[in-house]
Amino acid sequence: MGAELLLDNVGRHISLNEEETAYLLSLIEFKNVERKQYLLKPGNHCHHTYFITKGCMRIYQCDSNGFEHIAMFGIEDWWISDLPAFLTQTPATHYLEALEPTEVIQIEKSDLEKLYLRVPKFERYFRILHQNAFVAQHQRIMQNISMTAEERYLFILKKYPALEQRISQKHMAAFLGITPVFLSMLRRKLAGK
Amino acid sequence: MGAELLLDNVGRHISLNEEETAYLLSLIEFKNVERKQYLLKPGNHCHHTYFITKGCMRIYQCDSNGFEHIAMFGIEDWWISDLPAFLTQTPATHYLEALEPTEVIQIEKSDLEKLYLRVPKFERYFRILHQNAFVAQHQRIMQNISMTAEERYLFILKKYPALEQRISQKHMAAFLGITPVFLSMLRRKLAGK
DNA sequence: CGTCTATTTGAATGTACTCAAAAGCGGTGG
DNA sequence: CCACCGCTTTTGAGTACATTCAAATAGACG
Repeated sequence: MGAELLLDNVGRHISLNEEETAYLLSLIEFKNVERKQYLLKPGNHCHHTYFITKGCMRIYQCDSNGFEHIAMFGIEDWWISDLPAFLTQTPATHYLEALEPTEVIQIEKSDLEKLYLRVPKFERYFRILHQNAFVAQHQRIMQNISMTAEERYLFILKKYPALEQRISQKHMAAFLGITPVFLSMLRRKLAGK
Repeated sequence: MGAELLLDNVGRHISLNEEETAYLLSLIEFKNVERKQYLLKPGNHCHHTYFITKGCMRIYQCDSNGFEHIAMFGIEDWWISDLPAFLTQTPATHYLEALEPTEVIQIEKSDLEKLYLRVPKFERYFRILHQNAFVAQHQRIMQNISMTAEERYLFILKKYPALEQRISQKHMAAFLGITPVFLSMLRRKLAGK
């Protein structure tokens, strides 16, 4: 089961006793998502946040011209959700889609609040996770404002070498903030070296 | 004094009793920074994180060509620091500079850890702050990958109308991820409407 | 008043996009 | 097993967005 992966992840930041572990397990649910299925679409109420135990997902938005822009990919051992919608319990603005057959653990907003109250250590756990996410996003912002698309592409290949086998060029382009056509041109140029 | 502003900010997320308040106050220090003075430079050890009670700061990096790229501005009622350096206690990679005569409250890394242990509510406080920061950064990323410079400029003017009076065009450009020359051209174009 | 930095302006160039069409690739059904 | 369909990727030509370099102008500060 995927619960070990979650407990392992939690255990890297806080230590739980048996009762706390049992309580966490009582709040979570397992869910399978098929490729191209959605856990969330814009306008939906966002009840859950998700921890991926297997597979790969993407969270993205569509602009007024119908173009997709990918906020992030999520793979095993990562949390993913439409955080703005989840936190403020307002209608979702993102799509949350499985790119592979995916297994997630979900926890409901109200259960997470209960968890914070009964096991305050989880405040620490998520504080650390959000801190780390902040740092990662910070780096992406600095890259977006200071590097060309080519530099950003080379950087992500270096940082996540496995990602290229897993996602399409179209999605890579939607993550980098360029068109698929331009990414194709970059690759041709880079290949000729 | 600026301590009220900090206590007020904290009070919007958690409630402290007298003893906890006194403990927090025992850990903080007040500091004044003159315009164009630095609280941190690349290579420095980053001992503190800062809460601004008056004034305005910027945190930025220089690339290999000497160009500055601004990660964020901080004004009254905001926390600011080189978070990667502060968290991992590795050498700073950012400049932290006052753009106006500025007053900050600083707290040391080890004191913050003590605070987490003695008053775990602060885990919650910073969890919420980092969550909100995550959402704000997320929006900036989505804009960077989906909007033109003109659209981003108009958006920030709308979101922070006061900012334009406070910071130079050069800094605005370094935040948007464009050259000052191009921002000037955009403004001319927008003015002629 | 003079110096230093920020902003503006213009021309040339590079980066990235649009539109259109062709080629490749995977899945599905006959 | 092959033919077809839909979607992704490639290619090319033309255009728009953004930068560079250089020089002029405007503002801020001592």
